[in-house]
Amino acid sequence: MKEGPHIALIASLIGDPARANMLTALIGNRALTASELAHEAGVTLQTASFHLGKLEQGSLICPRKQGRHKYFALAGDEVAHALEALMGIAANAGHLRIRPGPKDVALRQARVCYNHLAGEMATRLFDSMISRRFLSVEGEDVFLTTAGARFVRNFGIELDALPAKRPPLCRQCLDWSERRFHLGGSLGRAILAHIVELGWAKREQNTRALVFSRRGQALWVELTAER
Amino acid sequence: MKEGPHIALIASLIGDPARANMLTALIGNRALTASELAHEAGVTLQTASFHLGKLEQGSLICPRKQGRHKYFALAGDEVAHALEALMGIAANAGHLRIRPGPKDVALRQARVCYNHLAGEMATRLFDSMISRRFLSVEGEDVFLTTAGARFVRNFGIELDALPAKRPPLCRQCLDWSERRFHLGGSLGRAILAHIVELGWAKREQNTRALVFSRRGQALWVELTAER
DNA sequence: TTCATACTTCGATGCTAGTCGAACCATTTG
DNA sequence: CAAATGGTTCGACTAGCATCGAAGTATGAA
Repeated sequence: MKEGPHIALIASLIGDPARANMLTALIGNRALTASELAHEAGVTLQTASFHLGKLEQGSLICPRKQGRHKYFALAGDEVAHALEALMGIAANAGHLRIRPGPKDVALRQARVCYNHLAGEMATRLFDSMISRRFLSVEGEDVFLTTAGARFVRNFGIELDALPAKRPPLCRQCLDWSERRFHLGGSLGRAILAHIVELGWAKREQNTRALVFSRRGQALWVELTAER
Repeated sequence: MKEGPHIALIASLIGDPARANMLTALIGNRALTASELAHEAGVTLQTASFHLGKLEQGSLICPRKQGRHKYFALAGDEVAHALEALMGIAANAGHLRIRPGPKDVALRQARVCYNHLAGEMATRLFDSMISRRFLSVEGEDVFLTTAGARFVRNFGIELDALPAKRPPLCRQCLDWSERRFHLGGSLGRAILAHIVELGWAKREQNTRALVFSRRGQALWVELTAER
């Protein structure tokens, strides 16, 4: 490939269908094996291995070896963010203007973005916490207020157990389906884990969609009401 | 190209060096002719025409004819946003960790992001307006407060002359060099135009860098101080 | 009107990148 | 230990894409 701006290299890595499918499969903060990714991409293992090498070379993914299994995960949430931005172009260009089907409705409602909750369910949490002064926004920085800390403790999150250093406790993350923000950071991650632990929602095998149970959704809606 | 997720198509369009150079040239919200873009890309006019057709087909750019001249601009700020997100990957992967030279310092300080100011100068404005309660953030929505309206009027922006409908008056836009937000929307656009009109800064011909004069910078720093 | 300039389209060319079979290495299991 | 499984590397092949010369269309200027 001819010399060009660095974004050309990154974009060309994403621009191959097999690799794009792999990256998409990894958005939900899953670490998948090379074999699983080969299956996601619909290519042979050797082709997948070749592609994974390129993605790793380009710093889009990170490998982790466990015995004979080798797991790959996105290198960071900048990658997830860029993938979502690319999806945003599709959305804005009208390619996704017509809602394709139930599965995409599910993605719009709740899905995993890297390691935290995204979609309508997520943005309503963020909005609710802003309006109830549980979160305070200053520029990019998002802080948990004292009232907010009480709120999440009541929800069942052990704040003291969260990583004290990077990633930040709270972080705004742009939600492409809602065009608004949802909560990232270690708190966002903990909330997603807690929702799953409570059985309010569960993850499906081959998708980023997070499926709330009827009861779980009711409880979540109540929790995130803007009172 | 094999069928793949839509982001593969979009990314593959960006992933060609010639096209990436064109898109980069257009980030500064310039509308450039096909000849100018051919020059930016370092290809012949016929090759450029071919590429521009593909970018237009993919809804990344919009053409506008003026006599025998045909101008192309980015299709919208989602495109600029995605391009900046791709730059963010490069930055995060350490490819730009070592500051290459004065020009990139200039880009970090002040540059044009589509149609509004970005870089350090821009994020300090956003932060300042947040902390001085000139801007109010609720989720993704950013509102100009009464005090904020007074502030920008004092600065010389005719608020009533701004477009009443889309784009929104205020909009948060992620700044890749600063990893924080700067102000987009029609107000952001107006502010950039006003800075240039006042002579505080000027745009260079072949770059997104916005060069503040010494006086302009001092005035800007004072305006955006967080008092 | 003619000439110059901006841009588009077509066809041919060459290079690159993705693909898979084969062979190999690493780890686990029976 | 051998067999099975997960993964890597190499080589050959081919499809596809970017490129430019040539020819054509559209617009502006003299």
